[in-house]
Amino acid sequence: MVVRVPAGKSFRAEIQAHAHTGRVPGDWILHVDIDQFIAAVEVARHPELRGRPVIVGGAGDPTQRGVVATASYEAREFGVQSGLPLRTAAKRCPDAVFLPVDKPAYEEVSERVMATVRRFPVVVEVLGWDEAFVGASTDDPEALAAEIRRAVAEDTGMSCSVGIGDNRLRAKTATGFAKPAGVYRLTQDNWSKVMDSRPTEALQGVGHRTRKKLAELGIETVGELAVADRDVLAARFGPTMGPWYRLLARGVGDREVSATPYVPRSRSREVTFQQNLTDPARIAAEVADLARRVADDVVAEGRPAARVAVKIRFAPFLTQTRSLTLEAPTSDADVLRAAALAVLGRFEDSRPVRLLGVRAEFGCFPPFVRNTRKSPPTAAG
DNA sequence: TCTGGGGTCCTAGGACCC
DNA sequence: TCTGGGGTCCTAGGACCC
Repeated sequence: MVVRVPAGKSFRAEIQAHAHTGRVPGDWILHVDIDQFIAAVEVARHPELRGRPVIVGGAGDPTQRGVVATASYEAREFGVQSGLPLRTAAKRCPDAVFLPVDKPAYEEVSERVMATVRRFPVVVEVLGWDEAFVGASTDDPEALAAEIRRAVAEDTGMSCSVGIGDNRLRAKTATGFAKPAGVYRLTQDNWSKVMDSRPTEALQGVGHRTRKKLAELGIETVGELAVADRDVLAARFGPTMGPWYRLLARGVGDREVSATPYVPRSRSREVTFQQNLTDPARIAAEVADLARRVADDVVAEGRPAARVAVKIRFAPFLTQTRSLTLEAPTSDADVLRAAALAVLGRFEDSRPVRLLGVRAEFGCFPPFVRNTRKSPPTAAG
């Protein structure tokens, strides 16, 4: 296998020169995703749990409010998946082992995995605890994927799957077909054959709300979306999102992979209470506390916040947000707390409160800072 | 099914200004 | 006086992702 080192820290495939194929021969994007990451970390440090249904989420107590963060494949057999309420998970899989979320443990393993991937002559863009895009120049992407899988397993004990694509969307979509513990390649050549008959929700960026709206237009499958009327889509979803969905269905996506450190747009803290709150003084105290924690995060970020928002989820599940732009950006905890309390005062509802949240948004960004983490629908049509 | 926590981006209406 | 059009900022909400 030959892997050529891409120049610089950013891997940018030049589409212009190869408009017909959409990619440069030898340039590939890999999407590396750790299998059932959180559950895998827990099993690694509790080997006696291997082979048992393991469900990690919330405080690890299925009688409390909370949802599943990750379920092991054994638990998934019972219909337990991420996002499912813990109570429901316990009903579906009463024999499961429930564990609390242990962020520091996952961060530690994640960093070791990413360090292993970075040892290859590639550009690595980390997307979260358990996934990364890899930009590489190689004539044998399957061999590179196999070597990455082997190295990660050897160094960390984690199993991962690798999607290979000619852009980010196809690489990431391919990972779904690679799981578990496999490799899959998705390019312009096989995209239609693989995707056209699938429901629109199979596309990254189309959730169940958008699937329903598309279905109302008579569009059920990826193939139908790919040839849907651009004007109809624009009228229903707006001038940006409408045409973008059509491009998604055709497998069009960004090809840039950047190792530039991610620059956050905002920092937030929120908490769901086990019992709904009704006492205004208690609610204010909780908002003040969240604001203090957010202020700590803002200080750690080293950039002032320009905007403060408060989120309230009223019982049973009605969410509202209020926000304000500060007179001047600041990292001052007292100013941020006062702003959060002022925003809190603008809510008029007096229903019981199930969740409170405070968010600080950073202001402008230097022109050279561009997050590629989530590709915005800017691709020209 | 009775729905966490931490993020991102898009849309749309109104304010405000020229 | 009964009423244009464009640009930008602010705000609230929607949708999606891990």
